[in-house]
Amino acid sequence: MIDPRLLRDDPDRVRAAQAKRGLSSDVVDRALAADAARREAIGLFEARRGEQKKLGKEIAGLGKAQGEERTALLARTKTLATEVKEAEAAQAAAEAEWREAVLSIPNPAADEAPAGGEENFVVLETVGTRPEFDFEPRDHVELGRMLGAIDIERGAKVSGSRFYFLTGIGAQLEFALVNMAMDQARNAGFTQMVAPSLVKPRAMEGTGFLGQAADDVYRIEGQDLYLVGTSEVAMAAYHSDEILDVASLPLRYAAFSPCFRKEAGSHGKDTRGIFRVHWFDKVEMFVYTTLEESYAEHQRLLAWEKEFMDKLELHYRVIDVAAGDLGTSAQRKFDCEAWIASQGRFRELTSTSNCTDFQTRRLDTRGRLADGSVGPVATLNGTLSSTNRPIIALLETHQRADGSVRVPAALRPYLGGLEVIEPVATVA
RNA sequence: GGAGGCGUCGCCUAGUCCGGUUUAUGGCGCCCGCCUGCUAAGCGGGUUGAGGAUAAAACCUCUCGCGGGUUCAAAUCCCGCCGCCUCCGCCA
Repeated sequence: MIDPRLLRDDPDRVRAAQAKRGLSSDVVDRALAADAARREAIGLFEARRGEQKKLGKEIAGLGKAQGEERTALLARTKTLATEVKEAEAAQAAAEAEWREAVLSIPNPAADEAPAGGEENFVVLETVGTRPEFDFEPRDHVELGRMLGAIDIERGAKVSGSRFYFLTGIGAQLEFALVNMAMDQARNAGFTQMVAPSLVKPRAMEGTGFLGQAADDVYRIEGQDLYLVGTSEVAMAAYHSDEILDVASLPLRYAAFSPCFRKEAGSHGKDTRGIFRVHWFDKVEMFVYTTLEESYAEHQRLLAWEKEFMDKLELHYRVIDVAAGDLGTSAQRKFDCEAWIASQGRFRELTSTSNCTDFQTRRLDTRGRLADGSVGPVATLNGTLSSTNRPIIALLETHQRADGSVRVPAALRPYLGGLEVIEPVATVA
């Protein structure tokens, strides 16, 4: 939810922000009208209620004994009570409409974010050099089969398309990536977490995933629960309804959870391999901090993501995502895209967003300032490592002519010192 | 799944049976001030959150787990839900 005060004080700025995302400002006008109606309804209710309280006190002052004065007062308050009830209902309706209107406005994009849609990103930097092969490179599907690491056929047999089994060294690779990510996070001062991947509607709505993105979310039949697409959902709701001591900020969490995505809008896209799947595991960084610090923290999250990419010895670039391609709750987003040899292009491996106070307003997380007052806090998230895409990038980048794959030095301790993944003799 | 108990403004707690001058009691903690070589003690005051109104205040409304209901009036009575604890059953 955007700051209602900003909406009231500077609606033109909110309209401009909508335009930058390529959205109409109709929702802004609707929210403004709803705000005016809401305030009027509140005024009406409070006037009635105040009168009712005053009369109630008079009745109480007269004591239990019956009397003409008391009877007259009772008659008056009786009709007043109906009016109070009506005014209260009107207020509740006005508040609900206002809330819905405000909730439908996405977080205004940062001034620095590039304008435009998906194709209008800006490349901030490119790291490393493009891997060159003096043989015909294989893609991760073939490598995964040769190494006994990925079983896509049986994934489809058991669960359907976009599912897979990680087998043998593939399973080891997942745990190695997770452990390396968790160790890095712990050394950077993060609290390690294992987060639930089923959440209530409040958490889903609060993180902005029930709006335009609702089609991509799995819901549990017959229960009020959703499967998360990222542990960001659980972590944003972790401190909901709480007031955090600002002195304790930043609160940095590294959360592991399975992630589930319907991929509803991407039929036919990335159908080969395990690039775009319905389920994967992920270590996600999630930070609560002050609004003022959030911009610097965003850069730190990006730096930690780059550190992880560097350890995997990947060729990648960092992009500044354009306003129209930001999620509902993000004010600015950076993606790290790794070079995928078989596709001949850079593909997203990690993504970090500054959600400012958009999620905390929805989930009612606030901060206690040093002077004792209460103010908004910001949330940020960033992928440290998922478990499917880094495996793809690793296999394809470090493959050799015989199908073996060199293990980057930083990852070796997590694979028992293994330096090269060799093809298995027979593939089951 | 069954039975019982509990949920009050940071923490603890009074109030709930028997509805009303309740702007929710008191203690701890915390903040400000007084006193004091310093600290402690003592004394005085403040201390839930949200919203409305205002230039800013004074002020007003809501908030006793959540949501309904009864009533002129609900922390208090009634119904539903949620959470926590204890015991039992069942299954890892």
